[in-house]
Amino acid sequence: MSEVRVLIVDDHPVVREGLRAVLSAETGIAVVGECGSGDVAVELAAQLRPDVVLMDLRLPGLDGVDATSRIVSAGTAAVLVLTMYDTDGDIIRAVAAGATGYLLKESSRQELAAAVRAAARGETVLAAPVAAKLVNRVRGGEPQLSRRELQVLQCIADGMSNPEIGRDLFISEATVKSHVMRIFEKLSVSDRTAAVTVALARGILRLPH
Amino acid sequence: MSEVRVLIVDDHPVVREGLRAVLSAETGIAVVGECGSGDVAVELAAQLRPDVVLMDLRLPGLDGVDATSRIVSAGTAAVLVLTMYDTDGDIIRAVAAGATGYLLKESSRQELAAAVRAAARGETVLAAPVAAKLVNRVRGGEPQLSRRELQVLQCIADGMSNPEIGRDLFISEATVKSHVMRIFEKLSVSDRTAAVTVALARGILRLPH
DNA sequence: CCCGGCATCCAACGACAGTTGGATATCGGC
DNA sequence: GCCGATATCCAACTGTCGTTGGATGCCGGG
Repeated sequence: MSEVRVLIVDDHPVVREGLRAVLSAETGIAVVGECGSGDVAVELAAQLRPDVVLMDLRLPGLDGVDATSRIVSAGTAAVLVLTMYDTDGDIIRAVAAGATGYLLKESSRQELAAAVRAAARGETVLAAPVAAKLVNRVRGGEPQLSRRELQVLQCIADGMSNPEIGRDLFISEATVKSHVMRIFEKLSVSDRTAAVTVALARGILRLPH
Repeated sequence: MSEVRVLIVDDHPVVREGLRAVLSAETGIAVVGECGSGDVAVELAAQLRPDVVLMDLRLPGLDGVDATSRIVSAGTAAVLVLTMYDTDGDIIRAVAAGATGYLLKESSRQELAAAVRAAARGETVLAAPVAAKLVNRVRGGEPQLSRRELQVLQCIADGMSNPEIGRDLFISEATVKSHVMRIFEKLSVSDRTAAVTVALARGILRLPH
């Protein structure tokens, strides 16, 4: 059997260098390319036809999740997400986008190499804390927010008042309050400020850069 | 002149590998050791006597800032902080602890090597965004919060109401509101939710784990 | 010394947030 | 079809938030 061809996508040169060093040392794995942005990653994946793309989620330009879904839907390669954060939002979005696995950067050289080989065989690989969060989610441990509720929550995080949110979404202030109420229930909080902090902590929302 | 001896401290194996690869490729720089925790870093610095310690701030066990101040006060080596975050809080604390420089992980290979050499000569090296923030701070571009205001802000982020905060700090609700008002002015916001998000974005507060 | 600047405290008013209790619509399963 | 579950919408009430306008004490420079 031939060796596994890997494309590295991460915006930190040092991390790229590290991944290259770790993987090149493994027999049966070859790093065929690397880049630091999502747009270039999609392009490179199409041209280099790697078996596995090692993808960071936080990227300049095109987001890691978007790049993942494009590469997966093009069917060119399996995408193995490798990121620092084990927040719910990122995990869900990455898996939904079609990622084959989700590793944390705390991973050891051995775990990393094993995960790349597994991904090349089409197997799903999840880091232990990641798997735990997914199970939690599936069992309904943390109810998910509806689309409308997410919009309202985003507005709240942006510091908008209920009347402002109502004008923005073309609904009455009373309706906004109703959504806010349900958001509180689902997040187990009792005011908007706490809602924002737990949403940030769970990765449901992202801080404005 | 002899070569620069470097100790790498970072809890991510992949990042350590990357730094080692980048620095080892440079002439005149030798990586003499690496570790993934603050306690071990202090010990290794004492035994290996490196010229420069490359230090991540987020470490398990002993914090990167604490490790920095110990190593600097022992006079064993210059400490070059290398981290992902350019938040005000971290920068200030690291510089106060005696760090010789502050680099971001977005740095290129060239910047990294240049910074290590400069640190070995005792020069101060700051990444551009970091320098900007420090200048900003010194010029008063971002007014800093008083002790009391920070306490109140922390309570707000924890989702407490003004009456609750008042009971907690043994002051009247009216006084709490007055502090909240000044926090809004200093952060250029007009409600508590926005205050929390910009405080988080600026690194004034940290998210509860 | 006195003064401006700042941190800390307080009270009363108007606007908004959070609560209660609904109405309507859609969707999947018995 | 009918039913429960869920998403979406709305109105009136109560308490809190944010605003205005002030009082006190501390510190460093003119």
